[in-house]
Amino acid sequence: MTSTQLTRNQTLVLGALSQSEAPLSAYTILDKLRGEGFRAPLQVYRALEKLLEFGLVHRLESINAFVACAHPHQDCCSHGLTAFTICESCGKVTEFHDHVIEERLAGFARDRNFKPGKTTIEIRGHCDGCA
Amino acid sequence: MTSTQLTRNQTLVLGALSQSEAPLSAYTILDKLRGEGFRAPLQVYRALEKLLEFGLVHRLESINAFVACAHPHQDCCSHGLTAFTICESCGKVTEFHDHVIEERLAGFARDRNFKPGKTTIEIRGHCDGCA
DNA sequence: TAAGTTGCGTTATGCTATAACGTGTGCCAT
DNA sequence: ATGGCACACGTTATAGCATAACGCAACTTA
Ligand SMILES: [Zn+2]
Ligand SMILES: [Zn+2]
Ligand SMILES: [Zn+2]
Ligand SMILES: [Zn+2]
Repeated sequence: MTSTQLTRNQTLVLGALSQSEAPLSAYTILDKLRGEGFRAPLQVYRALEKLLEFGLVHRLESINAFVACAHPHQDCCSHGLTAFTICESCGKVTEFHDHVIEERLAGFARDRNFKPGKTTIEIRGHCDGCA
Repeated sequence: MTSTQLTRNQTLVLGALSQSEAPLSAYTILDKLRGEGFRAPLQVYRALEKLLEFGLVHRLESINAFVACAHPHQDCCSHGLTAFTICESCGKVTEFHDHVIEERLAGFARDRNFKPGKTTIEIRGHCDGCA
């Protein structure tokens, strides 16, 4: 695991995500960081781009939002598939890995000569507390 | 299976999607249907909303686009989870069902008292022909 | 020094989606 | 038939998400 030194903007964006209970949209992050001098969406998007690259942040495709990775320093699974549950009431996100699903999807792709890139698995619903 | 009579707008939107090789964004559909009198995004979005409801169309969350269902009249799996491969070169979409994955995800949700709603599984990559 | 790389800031623009309002039509219970 | 309702539709405006294009500054490498 290579520990990368984050820039100021990256640190601020990651901080905003880490402190939040729920996923944040880029524009919400922008608003939270206006006090720190942020003025434009690109400052957020550029930081997010790097943080995603470093594996410190995940993008939730189904809700156009971002979360800090729940276990950024864990090597196991760090390059594998990540799945999420997303509570539509409180925004709580749970991140998990499943090798059975991973292998099942890989097998399907192999069978069709499909070369898989990034895979999205997101379950929207309601968490225990919000049932 | 209840066969619903589609409105003119719904028929046009479904037609545009059915004829297309690749998924279409709402605005692309709009442009394709200007000749038929479409003027505004809402005409497309309202039709899509119903078509999604009828199970005739799927939304691909990871690319903000829509496809006609590959097997709209098939009862098996019609209420279950649908997964997609999406070719990032040619846009080809393949739709499939997998009960093992479905059960695996359901199990995970059960374990955490998470009540699952809509689930997204999308693999972006490159298809056989575009490898 | 010169060239390349990276991050940053700014302005402008484009793409995606919905709010809010009003119209018209068919249906049906009164 | 007439009032009320549900539903599709049309239009305008607005909200929300994301990137293009320019230029500057700092640092690295040759
Ligand atoms: Zn993670
Ligand atoms: Zn919740
Ligand atoms: Zn389908
Ligand atoms: Zn392809």
